[in-house]
Amino acid sequence: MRITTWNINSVRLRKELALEVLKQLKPDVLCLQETKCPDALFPFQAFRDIGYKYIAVNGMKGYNGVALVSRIPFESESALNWVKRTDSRHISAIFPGDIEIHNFYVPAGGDEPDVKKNDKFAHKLDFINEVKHWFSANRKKSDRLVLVGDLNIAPLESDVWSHKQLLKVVSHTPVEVLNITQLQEELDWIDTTRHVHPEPEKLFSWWSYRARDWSTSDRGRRLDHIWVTSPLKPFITNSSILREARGWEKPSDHVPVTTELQLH
DNA sequence: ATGGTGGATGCTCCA
Repeated sequence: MRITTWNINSVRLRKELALEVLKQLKPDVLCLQETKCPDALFPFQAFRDIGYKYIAVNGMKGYNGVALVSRIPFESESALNWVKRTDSRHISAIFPGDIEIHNFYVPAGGDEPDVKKNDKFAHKLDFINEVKHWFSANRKKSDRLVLVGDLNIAPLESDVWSHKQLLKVVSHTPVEVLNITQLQEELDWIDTTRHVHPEPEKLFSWWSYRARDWSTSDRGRRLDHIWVTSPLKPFITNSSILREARGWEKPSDHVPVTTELQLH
């Protein structure tokens, strides 16, 4: 089973690029974030036409939005709300083999990493805390779970271009790293990308639009993740980041991240 | 210290 996660930054604007991602990477399931598209306007047919017939969406007007685009059927589709908001940041479903995939778009958190001055930062930390408690109360380590998405946190030193220079930059502050690590430890999640490409190799999945030359300066961060619970760990055979997608015409600022589980 | 770009929306918010 091949799973790809991608923050597409508008599924309508980048529909053709999404089709290109599917043709190149051939995932069984593509998990999208920031679709920025109300459900009624989602480009279902374009995906169905190339064999991705099973689609679940949780979108809204203007912001956020997540989707599951699948070649294989799934059941028990669910979209949960967090921190008392209805803002299209989660969708999940159960796939053959009793594998439950959860697709998240974690709040970015604004610019100021101080919960007293910045409500968005408080919301980000509260969101992750609530997700942690939800998994703790509703799932167990022995379940076959996959958690993917734009987590908007680069947890490791080699997940950012400069650990030192990003310590006070939202996405890499110690309090966020602690928060996401606690979520990870709750069910002993395995970071599949790092399982295949351990530290200290630098890995990035996002480069700012504001750089003069994103590739030369290479000031990236690894914000997009694919985690699995331990029953799935023996099946991890490959993981990759499609860096070249950042250089495409009209790119997203994120690139697709893929993990392959050889389930026989 | 600052501003840089891009998307959706509609005279601005969010990343």
